[in-house]
Amino acid sequence: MKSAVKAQQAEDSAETGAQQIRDAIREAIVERRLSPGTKLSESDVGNLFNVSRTLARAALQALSYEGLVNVEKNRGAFVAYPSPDEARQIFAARRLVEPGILREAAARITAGDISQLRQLLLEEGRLMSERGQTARRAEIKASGDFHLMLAEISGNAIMQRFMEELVARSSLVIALYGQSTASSCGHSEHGDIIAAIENDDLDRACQLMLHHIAHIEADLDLRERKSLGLKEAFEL
Amino acid sequence: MKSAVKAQQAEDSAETGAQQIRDAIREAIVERRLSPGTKLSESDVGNLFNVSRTLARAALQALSYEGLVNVEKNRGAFVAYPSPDEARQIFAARRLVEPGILREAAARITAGDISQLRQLLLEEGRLMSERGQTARRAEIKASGDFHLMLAEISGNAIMQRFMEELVARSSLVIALYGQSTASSCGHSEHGDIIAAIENDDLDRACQLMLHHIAHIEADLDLRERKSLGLKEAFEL
DNA sequence: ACGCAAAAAAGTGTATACGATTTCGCCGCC
DNA sequence: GGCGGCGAAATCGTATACACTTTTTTGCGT
Repeated sequence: MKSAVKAQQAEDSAETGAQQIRDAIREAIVERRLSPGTKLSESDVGNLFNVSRTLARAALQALSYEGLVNVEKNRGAFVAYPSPDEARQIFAARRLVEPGILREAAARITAGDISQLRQLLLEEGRLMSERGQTARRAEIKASGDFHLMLAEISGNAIMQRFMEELVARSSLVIALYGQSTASSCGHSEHGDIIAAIENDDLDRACQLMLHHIAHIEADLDLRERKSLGLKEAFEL
Repeated sequence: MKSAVKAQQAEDSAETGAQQIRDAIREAIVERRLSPGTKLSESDVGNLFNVSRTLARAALQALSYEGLVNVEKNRGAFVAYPSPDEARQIFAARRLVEPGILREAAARITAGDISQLRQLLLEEGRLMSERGQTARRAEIKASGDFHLMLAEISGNAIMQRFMEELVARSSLVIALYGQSTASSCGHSEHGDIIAAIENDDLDRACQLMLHHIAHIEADLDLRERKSLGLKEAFEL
Protein backbone atom coordinates (compact mmCIF):
# COMPACT_ATOMS: atom_id res chain seq x y z
CA MET A 1 0.00 0.00 0.00
CA LYS A 2 1.89 3.05 1.20
CA SER A 3 5.22 1.87 -0.05
CA ALA A 4 6.86 5.02 -1.31
CA VAL A 5 6.41 7.36 1.59
CA LYS A 6 6.75 4.80 4.30
CA ALA A 7 9.93 3.41 2.86
CA GLN A 8 11.48 6.85 2.95
CA GLN A 9 10.63 7.45 6.57
CA ALA A 10 11.63 3.97 7.56
CA GLU A 11 15.07 4.23 6.07
CA ASP A 12 16.44 3.34 9.46
CA SER A 13 13.13 1.82 10.52
CA ALA A 14 12.58 1.50 14.26
CA GLU A 15 10.34 4.50 14.45
CA THR A 16 11.12 6.55 17.46
CA GLY A 17 8.59 4.91 19.72
CA ALA A 18 6.28 7.87 19.90
CA GLN A 19 5.40 7.26 16.27
CA GLN A 20 4.32 3.71 17.01
CA ILE A 21 2.03 4.95 19.75
CA ARG A 22 0.69 7.67 17.51
CA ASP A 23 -0.06 5.15 14.78
CA ALA A 24 -1.73 2.79 17.20
CA ILE A 25 -3.98 5.49 18.58
CA ARG A 26 -4.75 6.84 15.14
CA GLU A 27 -5.79 3.43 13.97
CA ALA A 28 -8.00 3.07 17.01
CA ILE A 29 -9.62 6.41 16.26
CA VAL A 30 -10.12 5.76 12.57
CA GLU A 31 -11.55 2.32 13.23
CA ARG A 32 -13.84 3.90 15.80
CA ARG A 33 -12.67 1.89 18.74
CA LEU A 34 -12.16 5.27 20.37
CA SER A 35 -15.19 7.52 20.30
CA PRO A 36 -15.02 11.25 19.69
CA GLY A 37 -14.68 13.15 22.92
CA THR A 38 -12.92 10.35 24.78
CA LYS A 39 -10.30 11.67 27.11
CA LEU A 40 -6.77 10.50 26.46
CA SER A 41 -4.79 11.36 29.55
CA GLU A 42 -1.06 11.29 29.18
CA SER A 43 -0.55 8.97 32.11
CA ASP A 44 -3.15 6.50 30.89
CA VAL A 45 -1.71 6.39 27.41
CA GLY A 46 1.76 6.01 28.83
CA ASN A 47 0.76 3.16 31.11
CA LEU A 48 -1.16 1.48 28.35
CA PHE A 49 1.89 1.32 26.12
CA ASN A 50 4.40 0.96 28.95
CA VAL A 51 6.22 4.15 28.19
CA SER A 52 6.71 7.38 30.05
CA ARG A 53 4.44 10.36 29.84
CA THR A 54 7.04 12.02 27.64
CA LEU A 55 6.37 9.68 24.76
CA ALA A 56 2.65 9.59 25.35
CA ARG A 57 2.60 13.35 25.23
CA ALA A 58 4.59 13.43 22.00
CA ALA A 59 2.18 11.00 20.38
CA LEU A 60 -0.83 13.05 21.43
CA GLN A 61 0.79 16.21 20.17
CA ALA A 62 1.38 14.56 16.83
CA LEU A 63 -2.24 13.51 16.62
CA SER A 64 -3.35 17.01 17.41
CA TYR A 65 -1.44 18.27 14.37
CA GLU A 66 -3.44 15.84 12.27
CA GLY A 67 -6.67 17.11 13.73
CA LEU A 68 -7.61 13.78 15.27
CA VAL A 69 -7.08 14.93 18.83
CA ASN A 70 -7.67 18.22 20.56
CA VAL A 71 -5.34 19.23 23.33
CA GLU A 72 -6.73 21.76 25.75
CA LYS A 73 -4.25 23.56 27.85
CA ASN A 74 -3.92 22.19 31.36
CA ARG A 75 -6.89 19.95 30.72
CA GLY A 76 -5.66 17.18 28.52
CA ALA A 77 -6.17 15.54 25.17
CA PHE A 78 -9.49 14.37 23.76
CA VAL A 79 -10.41 12.47 20.66
CA ALA A 80 -11.56 15.19 18.29
CA TYR A 81 -15.26 15.96 18.26
CA PRO A 82 -15.67 17.76 14.95
CA SER A 83 -18.39 20.38 14.91
CA PRO A 84 -20.85 20.32 12.02
CA ASP A 85 -18.99 23.27 10.60
CA GLU A 86 -15.68 21.45 10.77
CA ALA A 87 -17.34 18.48 9.13
CA ARG A 88 -18.49 20.64 6.26
CA GLN A 89 -15.00 22.05 5.89
CA ILE A 90 -13.51 18.59 5.78
CA PHE A 91 -15.77 17.54 2.96
CA ALA A 92 -15.38 20.86 1.18
CA ALA A 93 -11.65 20.23 1.26
CA ARG A 94 -12.14 16.76 -0.16
CA ARG A 95 -14.32 18.06 -2.96
CA LEU A 96 -11.64 20.61 -3.65
CA VAL A 97 -8.65 18.30 -3.83
CA GLU A 98 -9.84 14.85 -4.80
CA PRO A 99 -10.70 15.64 -8.42
CA GLY A 100 -7.25 17.13 -8.85
CA ILE A 101 -5.60 14.14 -7.24
CA LEU A 102 -7.65 11.90 -9.46
CA ARG A 103 -6.40 13.70 -12.56
CA GLU A 104 -2.79 13.44 -11.50
CA ALA A 105 -3.22 9.81 -10.60
CA ALA A 106 -4.83 9.01 -13.92
CA ALA A 107 -1.88 10.54 -15.72
CA ARG A 108 0.58 8.17 -14.06
CA ILE A 109 -1.50 5.11 -13.43
CA THR A 110 -0.15 1.75 -14.56
CA ALA A 111 -1.86 -1.54 -15.25
CA GLY A 112 -0.43 -2.83 -11.99
CA ASP A 113 -1.98 0.04 -10.08
CA ILE A 114 -5.36 -0.70 -11.58
CA SER A 115 -5.22 -4.34 -10.63
CA GLN A 116 -4.22 -3.34 -7.11
CA LEU A 117 -7.18 -0.99 -6.94
CA ARG A 118 -9.44 -3.76 -8.14
CA GLN A 119 -8.08 -6.06 -5.49
CA LEU A 120 -8.78 -3.43 -2.86
CA LEU A 121 -12.35 -3.26 -4.09
CA LEU A 122 -12.73 -6.99 -3.93
CA GLU A 123 -11.46 -7.04 -0.39
CA GLU A 124 -13.80 -4.23 0.49
CA GLY A 125 -16.74 -6.08 -0.97
CA ARG A 126 -15.84 -9.23 0.87
CA LEU A 127 -15.66 -7.41 4.19
CA MET A 128 -18.97 -5.72 3.51
CA SER A 129 -20.77 -9.02 3.41
CA GLU A 130 -19.23 -10.28 6.60
CA ARG A 131 -20.64 -9.79 10.03
CA GLY A 132 -19.07 -8.66 13.24
CA GLN A 133 -17.28 -5.67 14.62
CA THR A 134 -13.84 -6.50 13.30
CA ALA A 135 -15.15 -6.93 9.78
CA ARG A 136 -16.99 -3.64 10.03
CA ARG A 137 -13.83 -1.91 11.16
CA ALA A 138 -11.77 -3.42 8.41
CA GLU A 139 -14.38 -2.33 5.93
CA ILE A 140 -14.21 1.25 7.14
CA LYS A 141 -10.49 1.20 6.69
CA ALA A 142 -10.65 -0.43 3.27
CA SER A 143 -13.13 2.09 1.94
CA GLY A 144 -10.80 4.91 2.95
CA ASP A 145 -7.84 3.08 1.48
CA PHE A 146 -9.33 3.44 -1.97
CA HIS A 147 -9.01 7.19 -1.78
CA LEU A 148 -5.59 6.97 -0.21
CA MET A 149 -4.33 4.68 -2.92
CA LEU A 150 -5.36 7.16 -5.57
CA ALA A 151 -3.37 9.79 -3.71
CA GLU A 152 -0.39 7.48 -3.59
CA ILE A 153 -0.61 6.80 -7.30
CA SER A 154 -0.64 10.53 -7.97
CA GLY A 155 2.98 10.46 -6.83
CA ASN A 156 2.65 13.60 -4.75
CA ALA A 157 3.69 12.83 -1.20
CA ILE A 158 2.35 16.13 0.08
CA MET A 159 -1.12 15.57 -1.29
CA GLN A 160 -0.94 12.01 -0.05
CA ARG A 161 -0.29 13.11 3.49
CA PHE A 162 -3.05 15.68 3.25
CA MET A 163 -5.49 13.04 2.04
CA GLU A 164 -4.51 10.78 4.90
CA GLU A 165 -5.52 13.52 7.27
CA LEU A 166 -8.77 14.19 5.45
CA VAL A 167 -9.76 10.52 5.29
CA ALA A 168 -9.00 10.02 8.95
CA ARG A 169 -11.00 13.04 9.96
CA SER A 170 -13.83 11.98 7.68
CA SER A 171 -14.01 8.77 9.61
CA LEU A 172 -14.54 10.77 12.78
CA VAL A 173 -17.27 12.82 11.17
CA ILE A 174 -19.07 9.75 9.91
CA ALA A 175 -18.85 8.19 13.33
CA LEU A 176 -20.48 11.28 14.80
CA TYR A 177 -23.05 12.27 12.24
CA GLY A 178 -23.52 9.27 9.98
CA GLN A 179 -27.07 7.99 9.85
CA SER A 180 -27.24 4.93 7.68
CA THR A 181 -26.10 1.79 9.39
CA ALA A 182 -24.88 0.69 6.01
CA SER A 183 -21.42 1.17 4.69
CA SER A 184 -19.89 4.59 4.91
CA CYS A 185 -18.94 4.56 1.26
CA GLY A 186 -21.11 3.57 -1.63
CA HIS A 187 -19.11 0.58 -2.66
CA SER A 188 -20.07 0.42 -6.30
CA GLU A 189 -19.07 4.03 -6.85
CA HIS A 190 -15.45 3.15 -6.30
CA GLY A 191 -15.68 0.61 -9.07
CA ASP A 192 -17.35 3.10 -11.40
CA ILE A 193 -14.52 5.53 -10.86
CA ILE A 194 -11.91 2.93 -11.74
CA ALA A 195 -13.85 2.03 -14.86
CA ALA A 196 -13.97 5.65 -15.95
CA ILE A 197 -10.23 5.97 -15.43
CA GLU A 198 -9.62 2.89 -17.52
CA ASN A 199 -11.69 4.40 -20.31
CA ASP A 200 -9.59 7.55 -20.17
CA ASP A 201 -12.75 9.46 -19.44
CA LEU A 202 -11.23 11.79 -16.90
CA ASP A 203 -14.05 14.27 -16.76
CA ARG A 204 -16.47 11.51 -16.00
CA ALA A 205 -14.16 10.07 -13.36
CA CYS A 206 -13.95 13.43 -11.64
CA GLN A 207 -17.67 13.87 -11.77
CA LEU A 208 -18.18 10.43 -10.29
CA MET A 209 -15.74 11.29 -7.55
CA LEU A 210 -17.62 14.46 -6.71
CA HIS A 211 -20.88 12.56 -6.65
CA HIS A 212 -19.31 9.93 -4.47
CA ILE A 213 -18.17 12.50 -1.93
CA ALA A 214 -21.57 14.16 -2.09
CA HIS A 215 -23.19 10.80 -1.32
CA ILE A 216 -21.09 10.30 1.74
CA GLU A 217 -21.90 13.79 2.90
CA ALA A 218 -25.59 13.34 2.17
CA ASP A 219 -25.68 10.50 4.66
CA LEU A 220 -24.73 12.88 7.45
CA ASP A 221 -27.08 14.67 9.78
CA LEU A 222 -25.13 17.84 10.38
CA ARG A 223 -27.59 19.60 12.60
CA GLU A 224 -26.06 21.38 15.49
CA ARG A 225 -26.70 19.43 18.63
CA LYS A 226 -23.84 20.46 20.78
CA SER A 227 -24.76 21.55 24.26
CA LEU A 228 -28.20 22.47 23.13
CA GLY A 229 -29.10 20.49 26.20
CA LEU A 230 -28.32 23.32 28.53
CA LYS A 231 -31.59 25.03 27.86
CA GLU A 232 -33.51 23.82 24.87
CA ALA A 233 -33.04 20.14 25.46
CA PHE A 234 -35.62 20.30 28.22
CA GLU A 235 -37.71 23.15 26.94
CA LEU A 236 -39.02 20.94 24.15
CA MET B 1 -5.06 38.91 9.32
CA LYS B 2 -5.69 35.48 10.75
CA SER B 3 -8.47 36.51 13.02
CA ALA B 4 -10.87 33.59 12.91
CA VAL B 5 -8.61 30.65 13.41
CA LYS B 6 -6.21 32.33 15.78
CA ALA B 7 -9.00 33.56 17.96
CA GLN B 8 -10.25 30.03 18.37
CA GLN B 9 -6.89 28.63 19.34
CA ALA B 10 -6.15 31.55 21.60
CA GLU B 11 -9.27 31.14 23.62
CA ASP B 12 -7.11 30.88 26.70
CA SER B 13 -4.22 32.60 24.95
CA ALA B 14 -0.79 32.11 26.50
CA GLU B 15 0.28 29.51 24.02
CA THR B 16 2.08 26.73 25.74
CA GLY B 17 5.56 28.06 25.30
CA ALA B 18 6.63 25.49 22.79
CA GLN B 19 4.28 27.13 20.32
CA GLN B 20 5.96 30.48 20.73
CA ILE B 21 9.31 28.92 20.00
CA ARG B 22 7.88 27.07 17.03
CA ASP B 23 6.44 30.29 15.63
CA ALA B 24 9.68 32.15 16.14
CA ILE B 25 11.72 29.51 14.36
CA ARG B 26 9.19 29.20 11.58
CA GLU B 27 9.29 32.92 10.99
CA ALA B 28 13.06 32.77 10.88
CA ILE B 29 12.93 29.99 8.31
CA VAL B 30 10.29 31.63 6.14
CA GLU B 31 12.12 34.95 6.20
CA ARG B 32 15.32 33.10 5.28
CA ARG B 33 17.29 34.09 8.32
CA LEU B 34 17.86 30.36 8.72
CA SER B 35 19.22 28.64 5.65
CA PRO B 36 18.10 25.21 4.51
CA GLY B 37 20.27 22.50 5.97
CA THR B 38 21.16 24.45 9.10
CA LYS B 39 21.37 22.22 12.12
CA LEU B 40 19.01 23.06 14.94
CA SER B 41 20.29 21.20 17.96
CA GLU B 42 17.89 20.86 20.82
CA SER B 43 20.33 22.26 23.35
CA ASP B 44 21.13 25.30 21.24
CA VAL B 45 17.50 26.09 20.63
CA GLY B 46 16.75 25.61 24.29
CA ASN B 47 19.54 27.91 25.38
CA LEU B 48 18.58 30.50 22.80
CA PHE B 49 15.08 30.77 24.18
CA ASN B 50 16.00 30.05 27.78
CA VAL B 51 13.93 26.94 28.04
CA SER B 52 14.71 23.31 28.59
CA ARG B 53 15.43 20.83 25.87
CA THR B 54 11.95 19.43 26.39
CA LEU B 55 10.30 22.51 24.94
CA ALA B 56 12.90 22.96 22.24
CA ARG B 57 12.30 19.40 21.18
CA ALA B 58 8.55 19.89 21.09
CA ALA B 59 8.93 22.95 18.91
CA LEU B 60 11.22 21.12 16.49
CA GLN B 61 8.83 18.19 16.33
CA ALA B 62 6.02 20.56 15.48
CA LEU B 63 8.04 22.12 12.69
CA SER B 64 8.82 18.71 11.30
CA TYR B 65 5.09 18.04 10.97
CA GLU B 66 4.87 21.16 8.83
CA GLY B 67 7.71 20.00 6.65
CA LEU B 68 9.95 22.93 7.54
CA VAL B 69 12.37 20.83 9.55
CA ASN B 70 13.65 17.30 9.12
CA VAL B 71 14.36 15.29 12.20
CA GLU B 72 16.80 12.45 11.67
CA LYS B 73 16.82 9.84 14.33
CA ASN B 74 19.67 10.16 16.78
CA ARG B 75 21.19 12.87 14.62
CA GLY B 76 19.11 15.93 15.21
CA ALA B 77 16.91 18.46 13.46
CA PHE B 78 17.83 20.41 10.35
CA VAL B 79 16.10 23.16 8.45
CA ALA B 80 14.46 21.34 5.56
CA TYR B 81 16.44 21.13 2.34
CA PRO B 82 13.75 20.29 -0.21
CA SER B 83 14.90 18.17 -3.10
CA PRO B 84 13.99 19.30 -6.60
CA ASP B 85 11.38 16.59 -6.61
CA GLU B 86 9.87 17.83 -3.37
CA ALA B 87 9.89 21.32 -4.82
CA ARG B 88 7.93 20.13 -7.82
CA GLN B 89 5.45 18.41 -5.56
CA ILE B 90 4.97 21.55 -3.50
CA PHE B 91 4.13 23.59 -6.56
CA ALA B 92 2.01 20.82 -8.02
CA ALA B 93 0.03 20.90 -4.81
CA ARG B 94 -0.37 24.64 -5.06
CA ARG B 95 -1.57 24.41 -8.63
CA LEU B 96 -4.00 21.80 -7.49
CA VAL B 97 -5.54 23.64 -4.56
CA GLU B 98 -5.17 27.35 -5.15
CA PRO B 99 -7.72 27.65 -7.96
CA GLY B 100 -10.24 25.85 -5.78
CA ILE B 101 -9.48 28.08 -2.84
CA LEU B 102 -9.82 31.08 -5.08
CA ARG B 103 -13.27 29.95 -6.17
CA GLU B 104 -14.44 29.45 -2.62
CA ALA B 105 -12.97 32.75 -1.54
CA ALA B 106 -14.63 34.60 -4.40
CA ALA B 107 -17.98 33.20 -3.36
CA ARG B 108 -17.71 34.68 0.12
CA ILE B 109 -15.62 37.76 -0.44
CA THR B 110 -16.83 41.08 0.94
CA ALA B 111 -15.97 44.63 0.05
CA GLY B 112 -13.98 44.82 3.24
CA ASP B 113 -11.94 41.81 2.23
CA ILE B 114 -11.10 43.38 -1.09
CA SER B 115 -9.92 46.58 0.46
CA GLN B 116 -7.79 44.58 2.87
CA LEU B 117 -6.27 42.68 -0.03
CA ARG B 118 -5.57 45.95 -1.80
CA GLN B 119 -3.89 47.29 1.30
CA LEU B 120 -1.73 44.20 1.44
CA LEU B 121 -0.71 44.84 -2.15
CA LEU B 122 0.14 48.43 -1.39
CA GLU B 123 2.31 47.39 1.51
CA GLU B 124 3.96 44.79 -0.66
CA GLY B 125 4.71 47.34 -3.35
CA ARG B 126 6.13 49.76 -0.82
CA LEU B 127 8.47 47.13 0.58
CA MET B 128 9.56 46.13 -2.90
CA SER B 129 10.94 49.57 -3.58
CA GLU B 130 12.84 49.73 -0.31
CA ARG B 131 16.35 48.55 0.22
CA GLY B 132 17.91 46.43 2.88
CA GLN B 133 17.58 42.98 4.30
CA THR B 134 14.69 43.66 6.63
CA ALA B 135 12.63 45.16 3.83
CA ARG B 136 13.42 42.21 1.62
CA ARG B 137 12.32 39.81 4.33
CA ALA B 138 9.12 41.68 4.97
CA GLU B 139 8.44 41.66 1.24
CA ILE B 140 8.84 37.90 1.08
CA LYS B 141 6.37 37.53 3.88
CA ALA B 142 3.90 40.00 2.39
CA SER B 143 3.89 38.26 -0.96
CA GLY B 144 2.99 35.00 0.72
CA ASP B 145 0.36 36.72 2.83
CA PHE B 146 -1.65 37.45 -0.29
CA HIS B 147 -2.17 33.77 -0.92
CA LEU B 148 -2.82 33.12 2.75
CA MET B 149 -5.42 35.83 2.93
CA LEU B 150 -7.32 34.28 0.06
CA ALA B 151 -7.30 31.02 1.96
CA GLU B 152 -8.60 32.80 5.03
CA ILE B 153 -11.38 34.44 3.08
CA SER B 154 -12.40 31.05 1.74
CA GLY B 155 -13.55 30.31 5.28
CA ASN B 156 -12.10 26.83 5.30
CA ALA B 157 -9.71 26.50 8.22
CA ILE B 158 -8.36 23.21 6.95
CA MET B 159 -7.40 24.58 3.57
CA GLN B 160 -6.03 27.64 5.30
CA ARG B 161 -3.66 25.58 7.40
CA PHE B 162 -2.64 23.57 4.37
CA MET B 163 -1.87 26.73 2.44
CA GLU B 164 0.19 28.03 5.33
CA GLU B 165 2.30 24.93 5.06
CA LEU B 166 2.61 25.21 1.29
CA VAL B 167 3.53 28.88 1.35
CA ALA B 168 6.14 28.33 4.03
CA ARG B 169 7.69 25.44 2.16
CA SER B 170 7.60 27.44 -1.05
CA SER B 171 9.71 30.04 0.64
CA LEU B 172 12.30 27.38 1.36
CA VAL B 173 12.27 26.21 -2.23
CA ILE B 174 12.69 29.72 -3.56
CA ALA B 175 15.56 30.30 -1.17
CA LEU B 176 17.26 27.19 -2.51
CA TYR B 177 16.50 27.26 -6.20
CA GLY B 178 15.35 30.79 -6.99
CA GLN B 179 17.43 32.53 -9.61
CA SER B 180 16.21 36.04 -10.11
CA THR B 181 17.37 38.46 -7.49
CA ALA B 182 14.05 40.19 -7.95
CA SER B 183 10.95 39.56 -5.96
CA SER B 184 9.81 36.01 -5.51
CA CYS B 185 6.32 36.86 -6.68
CA GLY B 186 5.38 38.88 -9.69
CA HIS B 187 3.78 41.72 -7.85
CA SER B 188 1.41 42.94 -10.49
CA GLU B 189 -0.11 39.49 -10.91
CA HIS B 190 -1.61 39.69 -7.46
CA GLY B 191 -3.39 42.87 -8.45
CA ASP B 192 -4.65 41.31 -11.65
CA ILE B 193 -6.16 38.46 -9.72
CA ILE B 194 -8.01 40.81 -7.41
CA ALA B 195 -9.32 42.74 -10.37
CA ALA B 196 -10.62 39.56 -11.99
CA ILE B 197 -12.38 38.63 -8.77
CA GLU B 198 -14.00 42.01 -8.57
CA ASN B 199 -15.27 41.59 -12.10
CA ASP B 200 -16.79 38.25 -11.14
CA ASP B 201 -14.67 36.66 -13.82
CA LEU B 202 -13.79 33.56 -11.87
CA ASP B 203 -12.41 31.55 -14.72
CA ARG B 204 -10.03 34.32 -15.57
CA ALA B 205 -9.01 34.71 -11.93
CA CYS B 206 -8.20 31.02 -11.73
CA GLN B 207 -6.23 31.15 -14.92
CA LEU B 208 -4.28 34.14 -13.66
CA MET B 209 -3.57 32.27 -10.46
CA LEU B 210 -2.24 29.29 -12.36
CA HIS B 211 -0.07 31.54 -14.47
CA HIS B 212 1.16 33.28 -11.37
CA ILE B 213 2.21 30.01 -9.78
CA ALA B 214 3.82 28.95 -13.04
CA HIS B 215 5.81 32.18 -13.09
CA ILE B 216 7.15 31.57 -9.64
CA GLU B 217 8.08 28.05 -10.59
CA ALA B 218 9.66 29.19 -13.85
CA ASP B 219 12.10 31.27 -11.86
CA LEU B 220 13.50 28.15 -10.24
CA ASP B 221 16.49 26.17 -11.37
CA LEU B 222 15.48 22.73 -10.26
CA ARG B 223 18.50 20.84 -11.50
CA GLU B 224 19.88 18.33 -9.11
CA ARG B 225 23.09 19.67 -7.66
CA LYS B 226 23.42 17.62 -4.56
CA SER B 227 26.93 16.93 -3.40
CA LEU B 228 28.36 17.23 -6.88
CA GLY B 229 31.21 18.96 -5.13
CA LEU B 230 32.99 15.79 -4.14
CA LYS B 231 34.51 15.19 -7.52
CA GLU B 232 32.98 17.13 -10.34
CA ALA B 233 33.08 20.47 -8.63
CA PHE B 234 36.81 20.63 -9.28
CA GLU B 235 37.01 18.61 -12.43
CA LEU B 236 35.43 21.42 -14.39
C1' DA C 1 53.59 11.27 8.59
C1' DC C 2 49.50 8.57 7.76
C1' DG C 3 45.79 5.51 9.11
C1' DC C 4 43.14 3.09 12.27
C1' DA C 5 41.23 2.17 16.74
C1' DA C 6 39.75 3.32 21.14
C1' DA C 7 38.14 6.67 24.20
C1' DA C 8 36.14 11.02 25.16
C1' DA C 9 32.78 14.52 23.88
C1' DA C 10 28.57 15.95 22.17
C1' DG C 11 23.89 15.19 21.29
C1' DT C 12 19.63 12.69 21.10
C1' DG C 13 15.94 9.22 23.32
C1' DT C 14 13.43 8.37 27.25
C1' DA C 15 12.30 8.43 32.14
C1' DT C 16 11.56 10.68 36.33
C1' DA C 17 10.79 14.71 39.34
C1' DC C 18 8.68 18.82 40.85
C1' DG C 19 5.85 22.98 40.55
C1' DA C 20 1.40 24.80 38.69
C1' DT C 21 -3.30 24.38 37.39
C1' DT C 22 -7.60 22.29 37.30
C1' DT C 23 -11.11 19.25 39.33
C1' DC C 24 -13.72 17.26 42.77
C1' DG C 25 -15.27 16.25 47.31
C1' DC C 26 -16.01 17.80 51.93
C1' DC C 27 -17.29 20.79 55.51
C1' DG C 28 -19.01 24.79 57.67
C1' DC C 29 -22.18 28.49 57.14
C1' DC C 30 -26.18 30.86 55.75
C1' DG D 1 -31.22 21.97 52.71
C1' DG D 2 -28.50 24.49 49.61
C1' DC D 3 -24.38 27.20 48.66
C1' DG D 4 -19.70 28.84 48.78
C1' DG D 5 -15.11 28.10 49.99
C1' DC D 6 -11.22 25.34 51.24
C1' DG D 7 -8.20 21.37 50.70
C1' DA D 8 -6.83 17.03 48.51
C1' DA D 9 -6.29 14.39 44.38
C1' DA D 10 -5.48 14.21 39.75
C1' DT D 11 -3.38 15.99 35.74
C1' DC D 12 -0.69 18.94 32.98
C1' DG D 13 3.73 22.01 32.01
C1' DT D 14 8.50 22.14 32.33
C1' DA D 15 13.03 20.94 34.03
C1' DT D 16 16.43 17.76 35.04
C1' DA D 17 18.71 13.21 34.94
C1' DC D 18 20.47 9.19 32.86
C1' DA D 19 21.15 5.82 28.99
C1' DC D 20 22.35 5.16 24.45
C1' DT D 21 24.03 6.68 19.75
C1' DT D 22 26.83 9.38 16.92
C1' DT D 23 30.75 12.16 16.15
C1' DT D 24 35.15 13.83 17.16
C1' DT D 25 39.46 13.58 19.12
C1' DT D 26 43.44 11.42 20.66
C1' DG D 27 47.02 8.21 20.73
C1' DC D 28 49.40 4.33 19.08
C1' DG D 29 51.50 1.43 15.60
C1' DT D 30 53.23 0.92 11.13
